[in-house]
Amino acid sequence: MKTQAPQPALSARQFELVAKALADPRRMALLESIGSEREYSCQKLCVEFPVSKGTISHHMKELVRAGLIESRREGQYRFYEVRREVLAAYTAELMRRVSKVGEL
Amino acid sequence: MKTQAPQPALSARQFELVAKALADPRRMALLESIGSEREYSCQKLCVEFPVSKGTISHHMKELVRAGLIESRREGQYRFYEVRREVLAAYTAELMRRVSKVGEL
DNA sequence: ATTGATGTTTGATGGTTGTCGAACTGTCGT
DNA sequence: ACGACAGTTCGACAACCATCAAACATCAAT
Repeated sequence: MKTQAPQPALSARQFELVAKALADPRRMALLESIGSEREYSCQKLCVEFPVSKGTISHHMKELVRAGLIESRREGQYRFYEVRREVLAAYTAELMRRVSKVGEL
Repeated sequence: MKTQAPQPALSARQFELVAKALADPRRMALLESIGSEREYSCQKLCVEFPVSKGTISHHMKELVRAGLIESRREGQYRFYEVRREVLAAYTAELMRRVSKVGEL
Protein backbone atom coordinates (compact mmCIF):
# COMPACT_ATOMS: atom_id res chain seq x y z
CA MET A 1 0.00 0.00 0.00
CA LYS A 2 1.30 3.39 -0.97
CA THR A 3 1.15 6.14 1.61
CA GLN A 4 2.54 8.88 -0.60
CA ALA A 5 1.06 10.36 -3.72
CA PRO A 6 2.72 8.62 -6.67
CA GLN A 7 5.44 11.00 -7.77
CA PRO A 8 6.55 10.70 -11.39
CA ALA A 9 9.86 9.09 -10.41
CA LEU A 10 12.94 10.78 -11.78
CA SER A 11 15.05 9.07 -14.40
CA ALA A 12 18.61 8.31 -13.42
CA ARG A 13 19.67 11.03 -15.81
CA GLN A 14 17.42 13.66 -14.29
CA PHE A 15 18.48 12.65 -10.81
CA GLU A 16 22.06 13.49 -11.73
CA LEU A 17 21.09 16.77 -13.36
CA VAL A 18 19.14 17.89 -10.31
CA ALA A 19 21.99 16.98 -7.96
CA LYS A 20 24.44 18.92 -10.10
CA ALA A 21 22.09 21.87 -10.38
CA LEU A 22 21.67 22.09 -6.61
CA ALA A 23 25.40 21.84 -5.96
CA ASP A 24 26.30 25.37 -6.95
CA PRO A 25 25.51 27.96 -4.23
CA ARG A 26 24.68 30.64 -6.75
CA ARG A 27 22.20 28.39 -8.52
CA MET A 28 20.69 27.37 -5.21
CA ALA A 29 20.29 31.04 -4.30
CA LEU A 30 18.57 31.73 -7.62
CA LEU A 31 16.23 28.84 -6.96
CA GLU A 32 15.42 30.21 -3.53
CA SER A 33 14.64 33.66 -4.84
CA ILE A 34 12.36 32.28 -7.51
CA GLY A 35 10.72 30.04 -4.93
CA SER A 36 10.04 32.96 -2.62
CA GLU A 37 7.23 34.10 -4.92
CA ARG A 38 4.80 32.51 -7.29
CA GLU A 39 6.88 33.65 -10.23
CA TYR A 40 10.04 35.62 -10.73
CA SER A 41 11.27 37.64 -13.68
CA CYS A 42 14.71 37.21 -15.16
CA GLN A 43 15.12 40.94 -14.99
CA LYS A 44 14.58 40.93 -11.25
CA LEU A 45 17.21 38.22 -10.88
CA CYS A 46 19.68 40.25 -12.92
CA VAL A 47 19.18 43.21 -10.59
CA GLU A 48 19.28 41.14 -7.43
CA PHE A 49 22.40 39.11 -8.14
CA PRO A 50 25.84 40.61 -8.63
CA VAL A 51 26.68 38.65 -11.76
CA SER A 52 26.40 39.34 -15.47
CA LYS A 53 23.29 38.64 -17.51
CA GLY A 54 25.20 35.93 -19.33
CA THR A 55 25.91 34.11 -16.11
CA ILE A 56 22.29 34.31 -14.97
CA SER A 57 21.18 32.96 -18.31
CA HIS A 58 23.65 30.11 -18.05
CA HIS A 59 22.47 29.10 -14.59
CA MET A 60 18.82 29.29 -15.56
CA LYS A 61 19.52 27.03 -18.50
CA GLU A 62 20.92 24.43 -16.13
CA LEU A 63 17.98 24.71 -13.75
CA VAL A 64 15.53 24.31 -16.60
CA ARG A 65 17.52 21.41 -18.00
CA ALA A 66 17.26 19.68 -14.62
CA GLY A 67 13.51 20.26 -14.67
CA LEU A 68 13.60 22.31 -11.47
CA ILE A 69 12.35 25.44 -13.18
CA GLU A 70 9.73 26.17 -15.77
CA SER A 71 10.22 29.24 -17.88
CA ARG A 72 7.63 31.29 -19.70
CA ARG A 73 8.01 34.18 -22.04
CA GLU A 74 5.85 37.27 -21.85
CA GLY A 75 6.69 39.92 -24.40
CA GLN A 76 10.23 41.00 -23.83
CA TYR A 77 10.32 39.50 -20.37
CA ARG A 78 10.93 35.99 -19.17
CA PHE A 79 9.39 34.51 -16.07
CA TYR A 80 10.44 31.55 -13.99
CA GLU A 81 8.58 29.27 -11.67
CA VAL A 82 9.81 26.53 -9.36
CA ARG A 83 8.58 23.02 -10.02
CA ARG A 84 8.27 21.75 -6.50
CA GLU A 85 7.06 18.32 -7.57
CA VAL A 86 10.42 17.71 -9.22
CA LEU A 87 12.26 18.83 -6.12
CA ALA A 88 10.03 16.58 -4.02
CA ALA A 89 10.65 13.68 -6.40
CA TYR A 90 14.36 14.26 -6.07
CA THR A 91 14.36 14.18 -2.28
CA ALA A 92 12.13 11.11 -2.29
CA GLU A 93 14.46 9.29 -4.66
CA LEU A 94 17.46 10.41 -2.63
CA MET A 95 16.05 8.93 0.58
CA ARG A 96 14.95 5.82 -1.24
CA ARG A 97 18.45 5.18 -2.56
CA VAL A 98 20.07 5.15 0.84
CA SER A 99 17.45 3.14 2.65
CA LYS A 100 18.50 -0.28 3.80
CA VAL A 101 16.59 -3.14 2.29
CA GLY A 102 13.92 -4.38 4.64
CA GLU A 103 13.80 -1.18 6.64
CA LEU A 104 11.23 1.54 6.60
CA MET B 1 2.34 22.97 15.57
CA LYS B 2 5.22 20.88 14.34
CA THR B 3 4.37 17.62 12.66
CA GLN B 4 7.96 16.49 12.14
CA ALA B 5 10.55 15.55 14.72
CA PRO B 6 12.87 18.52 15.20
CA GLN B 7 15.89 17.76 13.08
CA PRO B 8 19.20 19.36 14.14
CA ALA B 9 19.06 21.90 11.29
CA LEU B 10 22.10 21.98 9.04
CA SER B 11 24.38 24.99 9.04
CA ALA B 12 24.60 26.90 5.77
CA ARG B 13 28.11 25.58 5.40
CA GLN B 14 27.10 21.95 5.85
CA PHE B 15 24.19 22.42 3.49
CA GLU B 16 26.64 23.38 0.77
CA LEU B 17 28.98 20.53 1.57
CA VAL B 18 26.18 17.98 1.40
CA ALA B 19 24.92 19.35 -1.92
CA LYS B 20 28.42 19.20 -3.37
CA ALA B 21 28.99 15.72 -2.01
CA LEU B 22 25.80 14.42 -3.60
CA ALA B 23 26.55 16.03 -6.95
CA ASP B 24 29.16 13.55 -8.09
CA PRO B 25 27.67 10.29 -9.41
CA ARG B 26 30.55 8.21 -8.14
CA ARG B 27 30.16 9.61 -4.65
CA MET B 28 26.44 9.03 -4.79
CA ALA B 29 27.05 5.42 -5.82
CA LEU B 30 29.44 4.94 -2.91
CA LEU B 31 26.84 6.34 -0.56
CA GLU B 32 24.24 3.95 -1.95
CA SER B 33 26.48 0.93 -1.49
CA ILE B 34 27.27 1.86 2.08
CA GLY B 35 23.60 2.50 2.72
CA SER B 36 22.63 -0.92 1.43
CA GLU B 37 23.95 -2.50 4.63
CA ARG B 38 24.37 -1.51 8.25
CA GLU B 39 28.07 -0.92 7.68
CA TYR B 40 30.46 -1.20 4.80
CA SER B 41 34.19 -1.73 4.72
CA CYS B 42 36.52 0.45 2.68
CA GLN B 43 38.07 -2.71 1.33
CA LYS B 44 34.75 -3.86 -0.06
CA LEU B 45 34.31 -0.49 -1.76
CA CYS B 46 37.75 -0.76 -3.33
CA VAL B 47 36.86 -4.14 -4.77
CA GLU B 48 33.41 -3.08 -5.91
CA PHE B 49 34.34 0.15 -7.68
CA PRO B 50 36.63 0.38 -10.68
CA VAL B 51 38.72 3.24 -9.35
CA SER B 52 41.98 3.45 -7.46
CA LYS B 53 42.25 3.30 -3.68
CA GLY B 54 43.35 6.90 -3.68
CA THR B 55 40.18 8.00 -5.42
CA ILE B 56 37.97 6.05 -3.02
CA SER B 57 39.79 7.60 -0.09
CA HIS B 58 39.32 11.06 -1.56
CA HIS B 59 35.59 10.59 -2.04
CA MET B 60 35.10 9.17 1.42
CA LYS B 61 36.89 12.16 2.87
CA GLU B 62 34.36 14.43 1.18
CA LEU B 63 31.40 12.38 2.37
CA VAL B 64 32.69 12.42 5.93
CA ARG B 65 33.40 16.14 5.70
CA ALA B 66 29.80 16.70 4.67
CA GLY B 67 28.67 14.66 7.65
CA LEU B 68 26.90 12.10 5.50
CA ILE B 69 29.16 9.27 6.62
CA GLU B 70 30.63 8.19 9.89
CA SER B 71 33.84 6.24 9.77
CA ARG B 72 35.24 3.85 12.32
CA ARG B 73 38.52 2.05 12.44
CA GLU B 74 38.81 -1.60 13.38
CA GLY B 75 42.33 -2.95 13.33
CA GLN B 76 43.59 -2.64 9.80
CA TYR B 77 40.15 -2.11 8.39
CA ARG B 78 37.96 0.94 8.15
CA PHE B 79 34.19 0.84 8.26
CA TYR B 80 31.64 3.34 7.08
CA GLU B 81 28.06 3.99 8.04
CA VAL B 82 25.48 6.33 6.53
CA ARG B 83 24.13 9.06 8.77
CA ARG B 84 20.55 9.14 7.59
CA GLU B 85 19.57 11.91 9.96
CA VAL B 86 21.93 14.25 8.13
CA LEU B 87 20.51 13.25 4.79
CA ALA B 88 17.01 13.79 6.14
CA ALA B 89 18.01 17.17 7.54
CA TYR B 90 19.37 18.12 4.13
CA THR B 91 16.20 17.23 2.25
CA ALA B 92 14.11 19.00 4.90
CA GLU B 93 16.20 22.14 4.61
CA LEU B 94 16.09 21.91 0.82
CA MET B 95 12.30 21.82 0.75
CA ARG B 96 12.10 24.54 3.36
CA ARG B 97 14.25 26.87 1.27
CA VAL B 98 12.04 26.73 -1.75
CA SER B 99 8.73 26.94 0.00
CA LYS B 100 6.79 30.09 -0.60
CA VAL B 101 6.15 32.24 2.42
CA GLY B 102 2.65 31.71 3.70
CA GLU B 103 2.22 28.39 2.01
CA LEU B 104 2.31 24.93 3.46
C1' DA C 1 62.42 -6.86 12.18
C1' DT C 2 60.49 -8.11 7.55
C1' DT C 3 56.82 -8.79 4.81
C1' DG C 4 52.17 -8.10 3.20
C1' DA C 5 47.84 -5.87 3.24
C1' DT C 6 44.90 -1.61 4.14
C1' DG C 7 44.36 3.28 3.76
C1' DT C 8 46.16 8.10 3.18
C1' DT C 9 48.65 11.70 1.06
C1' DT C 10 50.85 13.96 -2.78
C1' DG C 11 51.92 15.64 -7.48
C1' DA C 12 50.42 15.66 -12.03
C1' DT C 13 46.91 15.74 -15.57
C1' DG C 14 42.81 16.26 -18.18
C1' DG C 15 38.16 17.59 -18.01
C1' DT C 16 34.46 20.38 -16.19
C1' DT C 17 32.46 24.70 -14.89
C1' DG C 18 31.48 29.54 -13.10
C1' DT C 19 32.38 33.92 -14.78
C1' DC C 20 33.03 37.88 -17.85
C1' DG C 21 32.67 40.83 -21.90
C1' DA C 22 31.13 41.26 -26.29
C1' DA C 23 28.52 40.08 -30.10
C1' DC C 24 24.02 38.68 -31.43
C1' DT C 25 18.72 38.13 -31.33
C1' DG C 26 14.26 39.61 -30.24
C1' DT C 27 10.69 42.89 -28.60
C1' DC C 28 8.62 47.17 -27.58
C1' DG C 29 8.02 52.40 -28.29
C1' DT C 30 8.64 56.28 -30.79
C1' DA D 1 13.34 52.36 -39.33
C1' DC D 2 15.62 53.40 -35.30
C1' DG D 3 17.05 53.17 -30.50
C1' DA D 4 16.53 51.17 -26.07
C1' DC D 5 15.94 47.37 -23.33
C1' DA D 6 15.77 42.06 -22.33
C1' DG D 7 17.99 37.65 -22.96
C1' DT D 8 21.03 34.35 -25.37
C1' DT D 9 25.21 32.70 -27.17
C1' DC D 10 30.17 32.58 -27.79
C1' DG D 11 35.18 32.63 -26.84
C1' DA D 12 38.37 32.92 -23.34
C1' DC D 13 40.14 32.30 -18.84
C1' DA D 14 40.75 30.78 -14.16
C1' DA D 15 39.42 27.77 -10.59
C1' DC D 16 37.98 23.54 -9.33
C1' DC D 17 37.78 18.49 -9.32
C1' DA D 18 37.91 13.42 -10.46
C1' DT D 19 41.39 10.43 -11.39
C1' DC D 20 45.84 7.91 -11.38
C1' DA D 21 50.32 6.31 -9.94
C1' DA D 22 53.50 6.33 -6.57
C1' DA D 23 55.22 7.28 -2.14
C1' DC D 24 54.05 7.04 2.61
C1' DA D 25 51.86 5.37 6.99
C1' DT D 26 49.69 1.82 9.82
C1' DC D 27 48.63 -2.50 11.38
C1' DA D 28 48.97 -7.71 11.70
C1' DA D 29 51.19 -11.89 11.46
C1' DT D 30 55.18 -14.53 10.75
